[in-house]
Amino acid sequence: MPGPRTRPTTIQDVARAAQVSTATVSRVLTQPGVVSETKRATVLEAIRETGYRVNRAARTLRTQRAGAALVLIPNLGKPFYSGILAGISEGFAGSDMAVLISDTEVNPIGEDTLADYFLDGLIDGAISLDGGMIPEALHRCAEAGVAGRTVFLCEWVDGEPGPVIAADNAEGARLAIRHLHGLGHRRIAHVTGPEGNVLTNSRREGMMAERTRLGLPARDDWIIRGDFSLESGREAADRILAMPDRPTAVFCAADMVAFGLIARLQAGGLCVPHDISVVGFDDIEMSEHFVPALTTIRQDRHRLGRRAAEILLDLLAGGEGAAEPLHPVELVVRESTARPRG
Amino acid sequence: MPGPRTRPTTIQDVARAAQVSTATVSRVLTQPGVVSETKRATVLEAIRETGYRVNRAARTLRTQRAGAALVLIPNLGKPFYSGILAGISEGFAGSDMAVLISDTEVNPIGEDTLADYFLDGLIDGAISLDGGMIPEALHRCAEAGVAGRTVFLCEWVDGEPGPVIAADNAEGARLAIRHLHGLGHRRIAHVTGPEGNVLTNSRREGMMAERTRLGLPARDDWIIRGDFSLESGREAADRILAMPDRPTAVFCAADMVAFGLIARLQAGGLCVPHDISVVGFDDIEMSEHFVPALTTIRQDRHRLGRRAAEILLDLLAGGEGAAEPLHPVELVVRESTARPRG
DNA sequence: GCGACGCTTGAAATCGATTACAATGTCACT
DNA sequence: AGTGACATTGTAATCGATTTCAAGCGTCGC
Repeated sequence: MPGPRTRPTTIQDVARAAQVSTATVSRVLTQPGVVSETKRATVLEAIRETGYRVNRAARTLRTQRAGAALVLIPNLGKPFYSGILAGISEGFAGSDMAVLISDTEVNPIGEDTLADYFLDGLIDGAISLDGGMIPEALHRCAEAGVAGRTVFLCEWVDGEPGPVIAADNAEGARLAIRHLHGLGHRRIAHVTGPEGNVLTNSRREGMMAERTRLGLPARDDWIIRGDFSLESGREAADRILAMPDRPTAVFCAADMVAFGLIARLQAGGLCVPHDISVVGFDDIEMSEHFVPALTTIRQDRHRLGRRAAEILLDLLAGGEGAAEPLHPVELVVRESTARPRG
Repeated sequence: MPGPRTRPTTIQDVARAAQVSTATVSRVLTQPGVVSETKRATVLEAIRETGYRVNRAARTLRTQRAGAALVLIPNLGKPFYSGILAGISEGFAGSDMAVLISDTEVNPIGEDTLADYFLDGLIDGAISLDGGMIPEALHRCAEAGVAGRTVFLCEWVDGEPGPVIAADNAEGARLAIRHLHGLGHRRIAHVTGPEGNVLTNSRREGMMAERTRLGLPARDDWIIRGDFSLESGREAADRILAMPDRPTAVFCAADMVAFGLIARLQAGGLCVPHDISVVGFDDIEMSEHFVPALTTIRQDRHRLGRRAAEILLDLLAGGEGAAEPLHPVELVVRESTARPRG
């Protein structure tokens, strides 16, 4: 059972201990420069002595700043997001921003959800990794007078304004195709992400563009619809195994898809990479440890996260919100790709 | 840049619109029963009309209740935690509790960290999934008068009081051994978790107990130290491959370990389950999709999470904090175990 | 020697809700 | 009619910080 909660020390207690007014204590905390050297020392000592901590609610109420940001994540369980969150935390370090995390699969964003967070005074800004967010949620924010306090990270909502921090997905796809082409592959299949997803689109388009540029044959049944999941990789493998003339390489829109695909292909008697090469996308932690280790496209998730936090801080400080260039991606060659047989 | 923030509507605005005092509006919100039918309707209408939302900071300041709980998670990237978080969210649904999540790998818990959250007035309670938390963090909470507001989930800190919600890890280990024994295995190895971890201990002890009970041979080099990671599974596989007389089955303290182990065993020429059987622990999402699908011990993560939230709520409401029995676990038989060869 | 100026400091108002207390009205019962 | 119990409502204090405003004081220029 909760203990008898002793009254925490307030700014009043500190003021009494330091023999100054509460105003002076507050100034030491928020604008140390205006307080005289000696008083400042006294106050800091009193703070240490009393173990005083600023009450966030009181500060928030008075300043009308929540000192917190919301991060919207489609599915916390996906290993992809851990590095991003670490980067976000780092980006906020030094500011007094707390980070709230909400899983939009567990708690879907309704029309009002996001705006309500703002109106409740819970947050000053948001970082959304959910491109599937309904536009109405953003429109409500605009109505509430809190437009332009949300930055998008990795994913984004087509047609909505606001800063976007994302990797160069199309370039990643081009790199993947170019790598396979360089190894000698000509018959290259692609397992897409879920229909309508912005990442699905940029990766598919990048892949199409490069395939065309290199003059590679394109066949409709080599574009297999997936949804970033392991399961969809297995289904794609079944489709490929059933093909009379199989592709010699597959570019998957996500690493998890590649895992499912490889496992099933091997169960079906094909050896990766000797019979068929596979490239993933994201370079999640497991990709390095998978057998065979996965050739994939890496995005610097940590840096993306940090940048998003920095841009949000800048925005909240009244900054311009200058357009952020697409972040570079990198091809990581491991063991799941090789020259085609024969 | 942030738009010009229009002043949000306050309780005053509602009171004016409904021609009542702010006290009445507040009562409609917090104790509807005491307000007359007609006034209540008027006020609710006014609230709807004005789009009023309670300001959390003001409420928190006045009531001295933060209306939020902190969840401490060792590593958000581990897929194990998604189901737990969903359960926690569900357990808090209906209360007005917000959930803060902190990754203790990204933001390690120092002596003061947890107590500071309380003292800052940010949270009313905490759920910790981190058994590696230093005891000092809890002692500081006690000093701050906020002892007994933290419940442990899945993991716990040995010797510290407070409710623990956990699966019956020892029973899970016993089930695993019994299953292997039932298939005919006698030579069973175990890959442990990190030294000192409470889960490592209960799983190892359960396994030892059952091995003894069944009169199975015990050899020291069949207990291989791991750390719940994929990589440690691969290392364990190397050790096993190098043994002159190998075990015919391996019980891993975590599914991820089993994945690494299986991949490397197969790379080393052994077939799972025909040459060697493998059992995991946790039943994370991928286990079902892995090839071969993993035989493992399932804990109902969703339910564990929900229960933790419920118990915390009860505790904060002044409840007893009655000891929670260990939650049952379940053996899920899939394709990674079979009768031993020969 | 006097007023202006800058630097520190404190008193008190303020943020938006909740709630103790008092006031009022209603009703039943003697 | 008078009284007490009860239900409903409003007034105003309160939570703990920040910030406006004004005052005190020393210094400088003339």
